[in-house]
Amino acid sequence: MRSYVTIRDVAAAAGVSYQTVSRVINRRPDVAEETRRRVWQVIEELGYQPSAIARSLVSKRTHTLGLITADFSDYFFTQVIVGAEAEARKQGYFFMLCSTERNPDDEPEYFRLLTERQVDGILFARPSTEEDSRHILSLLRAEVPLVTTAYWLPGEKLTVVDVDNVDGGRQATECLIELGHRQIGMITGPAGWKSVNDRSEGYRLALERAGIPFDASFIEYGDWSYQSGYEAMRRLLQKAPPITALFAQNDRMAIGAMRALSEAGRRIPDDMAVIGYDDIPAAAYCHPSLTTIRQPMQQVGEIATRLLIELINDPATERKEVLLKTELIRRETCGRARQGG
Amino acid sequence: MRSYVTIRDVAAAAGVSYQTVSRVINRRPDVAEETRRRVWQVIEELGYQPSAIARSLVSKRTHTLGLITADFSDYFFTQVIVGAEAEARKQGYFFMLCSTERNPDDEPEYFRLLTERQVDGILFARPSTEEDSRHILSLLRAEVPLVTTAYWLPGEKLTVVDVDNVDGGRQATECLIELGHRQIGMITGPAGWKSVNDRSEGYRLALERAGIPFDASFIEYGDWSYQSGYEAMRRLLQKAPPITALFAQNDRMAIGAMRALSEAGRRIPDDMAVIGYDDIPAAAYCHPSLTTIRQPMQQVGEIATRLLIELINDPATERKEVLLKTELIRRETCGRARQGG
DNA sequence: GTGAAAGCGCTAACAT
DNA sequence: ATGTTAGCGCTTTCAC
Repeated sequence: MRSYVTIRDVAAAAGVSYQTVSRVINRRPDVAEETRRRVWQVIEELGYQPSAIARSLVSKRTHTLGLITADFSDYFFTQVIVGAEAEARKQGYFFMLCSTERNPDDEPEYFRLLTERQVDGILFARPSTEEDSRHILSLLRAEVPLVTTAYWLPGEKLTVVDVDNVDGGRQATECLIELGHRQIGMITGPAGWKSVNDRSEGYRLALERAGIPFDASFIEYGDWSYQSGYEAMRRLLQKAPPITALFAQNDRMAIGAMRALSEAGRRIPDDMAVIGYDDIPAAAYCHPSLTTIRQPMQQVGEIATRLLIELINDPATERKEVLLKTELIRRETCGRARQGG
Repeated sequence: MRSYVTIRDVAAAAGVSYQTVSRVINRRPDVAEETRRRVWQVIEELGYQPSAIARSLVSKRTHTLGLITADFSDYFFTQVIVGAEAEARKQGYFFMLCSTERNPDDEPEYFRLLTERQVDGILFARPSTEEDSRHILSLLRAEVPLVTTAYWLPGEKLTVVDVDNVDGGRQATECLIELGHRQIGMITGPAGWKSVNDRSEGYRLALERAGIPFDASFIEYGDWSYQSGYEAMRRLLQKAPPITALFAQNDRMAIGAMRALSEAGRRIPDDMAVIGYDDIPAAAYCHPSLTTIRQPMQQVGEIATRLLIELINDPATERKEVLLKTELIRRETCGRARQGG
């Protein structure tokens, strides 16, 4: 046990009542200059630190936020956390870390533990799939201030910050179309994810605009991992008619796919143009370097945290949805335009 | 504001004193079965949640730990955090996240904020450099239970969990030596890091054992980034005598170096064998796949957290240093053995 | 087995 | 300008 010194010890040593010490540390104006000086000096000497716990008990504010995250190996969410943490710090908040990496069914239990700890709000920084809404509904009912990133709940009005994945998917696909490709394969993420649906929707939109017929056989599924991109590409390679370009819905799968291509003796970008999604650091340094769609991930975390604190300060704030734009990063896997298609 | 229902409300509704409710929720044995049943039922009905804050005020325990981390983009520390979080959860603890990514000088301020919040202990999950010890010393003096991962403080006795980097460096270098190489280049991390010193020491040891003279011109520095590995390799390529193998002290620099090699028209592993360090997920999927030294990072976080909680429960526990072993992962960048050297 | 009393460290009226 | 009185929600003696 440490920090034995309390507000009363300071008061005694300074020869004032402990309420006066409270006034001093809370920077109230109604304290004599001389007293204030003496109290601060005693605080220094004794190394007094106010107890945030005792404060919270009376103020009903902990200045602590819960951070629910599922996937620490995912670059997107790691970066969201970095941005969120920075913004929280700026505003005097801390995050309590809750990773549900192992088992999403733990979530209700985490919610309970977090609300018991009186967190002022919760940031839900994990992707939504189709079947997991039931967990979060209990939080909504408990009226805990809540903001999500990349997490959507059909039919519920909640504040969510995300990236415009429809537009991102469109950008990626149009980049390939502009290079002259018409047989464009796609490796998607797992079924049920909103980001997957959106990116796929963008793909479809781009094809439609270019008057290219949609061919379901050009599409394979992965689970975001390198390995799954590798395997999906091998399946795509066996199909006819052959594709000449690939849109992988994240960079890891794109890089896995490139490995399959290189093993199959296909040259990139000459035999196959490739575009990924995320702009992970490795994208610029794989060989050839990967063209991709960059997402402003830290900004997602930052804005989400800002909105969460807004919501805490005024629970009546209108729920809103913020969509950030993506950016096309051109690198070697999309070479110069081809003649014909 | 939520959770209006307190222990007194439960007591009133159950027709008992609030102390009895306290006994029930703390699972004390001295409550009549009938009372216990009734109280639990009321708790359910009212949706009562005990306030961890109020509890902490009297128990002097928050079951909360501080987590100081510097670099979220570093795979090593990300994985340490995953392991640490899992172990904390298992033992009923939460981590408060503190990233000092932007500015290490913020650390003293974080320490203050964390101790004000009465964290039970602090896990210092960031690498040590040579000049930053002053920050942590104040914590040691304050007798806050403290465990570090990969953070060493010369002359101070503290509990630290780390990887045996001397042995890892030796393993990496010996792998290259066994393939017949004698001109072995090295790209190290930034000067002043203990892990860099240790891996370099392992390199020297391996050369010495094999009777290969040490040549300082074979060594270049990087800052762990892809880009720095790329640039360091370009510098190495201009030197004479030429090296035939490379040990990069992390995978990102190794992959950056591979890019420089491929631009220079060198084939891997035929013209240059390459070995990295970390076994990041990309290592298996870059082309050619990267031989590397795997570190049990999650285990580092897990053990560190376990030791921290031990220290909290018994502050008199002997400080100890735990060193985990690395593992050589053979892949394509170290091809078959060469004839001669 | 259960209730009463005290107190954890602090803030916030209310006095003076 | 400063001290007094309550009370935040809980745990912990100590009676009964």
